[in-house]
Amino acid sequence: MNDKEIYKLHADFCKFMSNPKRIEIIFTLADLEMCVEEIASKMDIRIPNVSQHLSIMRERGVVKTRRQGTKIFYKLSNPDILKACLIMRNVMYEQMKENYSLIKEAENEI
Amino acid sequence: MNDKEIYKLHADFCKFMSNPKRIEIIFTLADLEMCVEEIASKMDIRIPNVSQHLSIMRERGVVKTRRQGTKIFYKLSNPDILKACLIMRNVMYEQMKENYSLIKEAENEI
DNA sequence: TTCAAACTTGCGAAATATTGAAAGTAATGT
DNA sequence: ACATTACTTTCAATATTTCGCAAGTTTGAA
Repeated sequence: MNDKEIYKLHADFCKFMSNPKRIEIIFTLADLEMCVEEIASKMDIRIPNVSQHLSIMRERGVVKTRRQGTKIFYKLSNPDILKACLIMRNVMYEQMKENYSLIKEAENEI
Repeated sequence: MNDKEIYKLHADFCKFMSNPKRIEIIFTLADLEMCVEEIASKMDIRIPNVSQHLSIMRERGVVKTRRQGTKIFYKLSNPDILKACLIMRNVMYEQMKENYSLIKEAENEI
């Protein structure tokens, strides 16, 4: 596997993590198991839309399902994905802080 | 700031990190300062294209510039962004390993 | 002032992602 | 068997991203 392929895989992984609804699903399922209707209602979006995102997440192996009657319960297949989200969120906060101080610096240079 | 807004910010940040060329630029600039032409030639892509990506990264405050004559040198404004990339890459590897073992499990259940 | 070098920007085309509505499927109850 | 509930899938419209080319800008040198 060459460098470019790794950058591509890396980018695809980030791309998967770069949708606000999928991120919300990850935080919503943090330590619970929920059925599709519950997730949709909690997030206040249409059921097919949640289902579409869940399907992408299932493909990635990020969520697992369990059928019970007509309902299908979803949960995170690995709590590390939530950790990854939290890490990214912190990096974002740090970046925002950093930018804020750069702006302040720039202002003081006037 | 409500939850949805945070998920949106979080997603935008990931979106920014989810382009193979921008990731390659981050790794390329790891501990160096390089001008646009050098980056383009190292990555083997067109100059306007690098410039477009660098411009996005500049907006984000991820890279800093220094002009020297007609050349403009770029460097990471904060080494933490490289750390963030490495963390994400590791999460991706873990995820891939996890998926691999899930597939193996599924195969053994036949 | 005119030219060249090194970047950046504007713009249009092509590829991707996202969503809603409608149709399809699977399990269960009558 | 038929209807209902709970999802999933398909499809088409819309939005967003990415990239190449051409044109524009900035700096320095002749």
